[in-house]
Amino acid sequence: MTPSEAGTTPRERYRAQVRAEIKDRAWEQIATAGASALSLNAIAKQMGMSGPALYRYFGGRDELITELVRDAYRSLADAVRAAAAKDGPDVRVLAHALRDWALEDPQRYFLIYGTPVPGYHAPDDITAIASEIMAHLLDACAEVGGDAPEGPFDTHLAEHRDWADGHPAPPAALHRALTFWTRLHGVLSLELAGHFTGMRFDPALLFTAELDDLTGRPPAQGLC
Amino acid sequence: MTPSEAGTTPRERYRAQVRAEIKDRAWEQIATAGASALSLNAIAKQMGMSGPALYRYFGGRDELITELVRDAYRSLADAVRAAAAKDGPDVRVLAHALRDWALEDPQRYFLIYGTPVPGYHAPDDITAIASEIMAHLLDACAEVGGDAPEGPFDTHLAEHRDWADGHPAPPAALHRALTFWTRLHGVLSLELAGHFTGMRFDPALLFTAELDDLTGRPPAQGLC
DNA sequence: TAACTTGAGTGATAACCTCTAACCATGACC
DNA sequence: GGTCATGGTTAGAGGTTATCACTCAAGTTA
Repeated sequence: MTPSEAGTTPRERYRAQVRAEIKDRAWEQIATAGASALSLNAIAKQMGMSGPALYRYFGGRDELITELVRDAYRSLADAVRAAAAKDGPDVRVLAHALRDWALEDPQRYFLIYGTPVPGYHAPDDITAIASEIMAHLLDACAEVGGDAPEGPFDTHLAEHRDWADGHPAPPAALHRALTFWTRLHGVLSLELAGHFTGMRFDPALLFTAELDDLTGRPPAQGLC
Repeated sequence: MTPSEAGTTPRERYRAQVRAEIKDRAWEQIATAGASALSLNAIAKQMGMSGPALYRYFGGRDELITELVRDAYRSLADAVRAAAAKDGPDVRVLAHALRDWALEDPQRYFLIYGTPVPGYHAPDDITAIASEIMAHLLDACAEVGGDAPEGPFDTHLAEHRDWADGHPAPPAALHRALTFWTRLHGVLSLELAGHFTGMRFDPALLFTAELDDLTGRPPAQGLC
């Protein structure tokens, strides 16, 4: 009875609602058993309907997973955008936004940055969202101007900056964005994968140590 | 007719040979289609025998995969040990040994460092091999003595060094080993997962740039 | 040499999975 | 009221892991 969004027929609303519920159940399954254990049959059974009914809503398992990947990217882009809007385009707030988002649902993180399935290639709209995230990161990295060491990779980046998509950041900022990405992903993915559980140290401290290094504190002008 | 190893009955030799062939086929499948697409049935069909015969050699799919993970760890440990024995326990030769080994079979790398399956816990002998790899890394990181910035994470590591397993490296070396691991894994895993293919830059240059940073060249006393 | 024991491989079977095909009921629209 | 798209069903093809009972050959022992 709630009119909610005008211009949508009740059929469309019902359809959207069922699609959303399917995706919710899929997320539950992924969070508990991983993406490879996702079962359309189990989802249908959970929802009280049997098997092939789901094919009215998704072309198949692959299409559902692609949709989930898209939602994951969108969710990450939202988190990054919100953090940048709230606390400014700072590299530290972006890093903590990323870490919080990753810890919130590790399997969702791995759905984006985990082991790739060899044949798969992401559709264009997904790479578009990814480049929006990268744009926010470039904004933050362009903020911190500072010294540009200008290594060989920076000169290489000066000629291979298509991925920056016209962003006016200097090559050193591009380099900084890439190392930001790879380093935080390195510690985050190993932590989420449980490779640190045996060792007893606190992964959060390693993360902030890497972040401190990234923002230029300890390695160059640290308190040594 | 070849006597090969004395003390082994022909039955045992045959069994070992079939087990090896099963694992070879499994590696082929994993390399081309990923670990999730591994099919015992397909392997059996390829070997000319039908289905349940493989259960004489492996308890099941999980046990076979665990064996492959073990072999992957052993292969990486061999590569690292060989590199350290040949060119000394240097951090750069270890890094390149790791990268070469990873590029040789990306899916093998992901079998170790990729998306984890939530319930799974590695058996003890596997973690033992992992800690042997870590020992080689600690040797290399203890070599480069140098300045110890002594950040908060280093003081934390001074009290949480059980994972070093009695290695006499100072906390700064432990820290260096961890960042070595996480940073190289960060750039390597993103490269192998294909996240750099859209952007045109050369991942090898990013890798060596990270390595240069790790060994202390550009960030502190670079050519800036 | 003959009998026995062990182990490899088989087909049948159960329980899952994805996905297609055919069919039926219900609600919207003319 | 008739037409028709839409969502649901069951049946079935073809795939998977995994277990079971069984056969048969090889190795071992008396």
